Amino acid sequence: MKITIRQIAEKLNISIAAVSRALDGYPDISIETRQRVLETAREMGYVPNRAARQLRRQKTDSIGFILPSGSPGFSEAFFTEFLIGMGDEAPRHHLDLLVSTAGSSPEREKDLYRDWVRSQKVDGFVLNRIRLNDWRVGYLAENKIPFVALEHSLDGVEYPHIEVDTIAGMAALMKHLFQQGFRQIAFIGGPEDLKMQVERLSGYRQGLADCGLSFDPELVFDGDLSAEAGYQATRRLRWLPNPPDALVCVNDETAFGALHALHDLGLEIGREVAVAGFDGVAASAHTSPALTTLDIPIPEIAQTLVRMLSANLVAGIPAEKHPLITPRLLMRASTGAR
Amino acid sequence: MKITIRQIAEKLNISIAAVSRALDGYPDISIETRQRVLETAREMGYVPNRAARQLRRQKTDSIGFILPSGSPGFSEAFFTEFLIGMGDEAPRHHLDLLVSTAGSSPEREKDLYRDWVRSQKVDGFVLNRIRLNDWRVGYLAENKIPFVALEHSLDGVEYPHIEVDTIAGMAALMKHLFQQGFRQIAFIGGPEDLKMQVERLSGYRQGLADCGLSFDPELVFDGDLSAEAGYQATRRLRWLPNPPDALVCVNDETAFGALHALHDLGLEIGREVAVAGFDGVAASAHTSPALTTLDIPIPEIAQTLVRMLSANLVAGIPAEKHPLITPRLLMRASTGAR
DNA sequence: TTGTAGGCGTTATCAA
DNA sequence: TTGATAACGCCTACAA
Repeated sequence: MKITIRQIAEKLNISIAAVSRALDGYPDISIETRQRVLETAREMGYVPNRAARQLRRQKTDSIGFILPSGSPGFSEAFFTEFLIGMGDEAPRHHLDLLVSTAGSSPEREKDLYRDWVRSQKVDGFVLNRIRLNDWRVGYLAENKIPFVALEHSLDGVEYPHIEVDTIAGMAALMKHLFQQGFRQIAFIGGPEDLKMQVERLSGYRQGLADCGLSFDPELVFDGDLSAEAGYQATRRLRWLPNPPDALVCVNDETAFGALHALHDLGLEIGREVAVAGFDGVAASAHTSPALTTLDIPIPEIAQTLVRMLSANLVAGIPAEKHPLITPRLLMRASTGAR
Repeated sequence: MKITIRQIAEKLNISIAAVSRALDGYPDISIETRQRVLETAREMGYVPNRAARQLRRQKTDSIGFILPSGSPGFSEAFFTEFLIGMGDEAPRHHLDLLVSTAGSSPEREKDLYRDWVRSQKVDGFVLNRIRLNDWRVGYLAENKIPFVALEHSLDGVEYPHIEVDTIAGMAALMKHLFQQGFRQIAFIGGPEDLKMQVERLSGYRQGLADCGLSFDPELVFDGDLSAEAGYQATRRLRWLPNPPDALVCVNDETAFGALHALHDLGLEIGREVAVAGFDGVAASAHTSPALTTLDIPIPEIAQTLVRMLSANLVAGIPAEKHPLITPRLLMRASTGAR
């Protein structure tokens, strides 16, 4: 038998309104009644019914995260670390976290967002893998649904977000590769419509220039951020007349695939060919050889995003801060570091 | 402005009751009205309000999964694969999946379950990492909350579950190790109160006996299912006067740590020392050397559990089937298999 | 300080 | 085949 405020009220011979007020900590109630209510509520193991509360308050105390379409899914370490961060932080703000995956279809992604918005399943969203022009931004803004994001799109809409100083990070990485003696540096990227891809590729080009190396379009491959894509691209790159001696990957997952391919090709990683990733997922420390990568604190980023969203939800006005994260270069054996 | 059945009713000049019935596909409504309702509902982008529906129906169409306390968390590949399976299957039954983590404290785990049950947040639960005597089983059974589980506890409560034929699996693995010439076989286990640990350890002992090897308590270490624990245990095992030439690990994660430690010790894995895991997570194929493991289809298991739970929720009576999964031995380089 | 009552959006019961 | 209407459990004017 489920406990409701009505039962507490009956037991105490007071009205349900009084119980409700006592429970919610309103001031217009005698200290004595409040005590009695609080106590019996605890005794009876009362927990407010979520559905009723949501219906009445017209909010859900939940936030949503939908795994973007076109991503390999949760198998990607990036997402699990992102999830850990959100999952840790949400309860601190008394928020539930709803997670779903959009699968491969952009249409299903749209349907999901629309459904969640219209059925009022969540109060706000956390976005990542922002596209250059991202319909999610426009849609949520139009519907006045609060949201925060990792990276900022070019839609001309302002929203709370976290920015990564990709250019600075890439500059450090490219310099490191140059110093290690690598000259023929390739880039294995991701889908072209991703902000991330554009920035990382442009960081790569700028880094080449800084080192006095020229850009060769032949050395740029596209993938889909998966290890499989990294594997395939690497095998193809080896066929070039002048194959690269270093592979800069758009993310760690792609780099994992590259490592795998080089293993299969029997090349000595870190000496004959260097490999570098981006993100600094935990697993990057445990590959063999360990992966050089540009580390960004994924769980902390996710935490901060949830915090920003929560503030937005409570205050009603978006936070003004746009934190800038500078990636940390972790020099490891995959680029011949010590 | 959110669309409700009332607005559809007004637009069509019929009662909200008629709209509701048309939408829910009741038979006592004229085909014509139903058509009109369905059409305008679609036009107006109507999606039923979840909270209202839940409140009225007294169910949530959601199922819950709480990451057991004492687990390393989502960073464990096992859980991400388990989650993928549940996440795939739940929508097929029109169920939402709510996920949370219990952190390290058993108390917080209890609080979470109680809170979710009392606030009627979910209609049922999926459990895994069952303990020998698991309070969750008793609690949920008492409160008549449907649940399903991977593995069966010894609480004397019947519930739908999936069983793993650990003994058969372990027998195959031990035989394989023996055939590869390994004789000093150690076991790195997990928390002693886990059903899994007890079964896998007992499978190990039985396997030893089958091979005519004697059991040596010195060769059994406990961990917490994490890579870190596997790493530590392996380093300690090397200090033994007669160090093991094979490490059977309670799960892949532990084995990953063991591999890492042996790398650091400069030992040739697969020849000098063999390592084997359990679970067959995807990453086990990509370690170097690739990890020999007892593979169980984690995502499919999770899917099946969701399906069983859904059936239970709909029918009201627990399914009677208790599928038995026999692990598949994947012989790979970490045990010298080519 | 307390109680009464209306309503959040749906579904289900009972008449019409 | 339809329409009123009463809940579901909670919150909050407003009245007492």
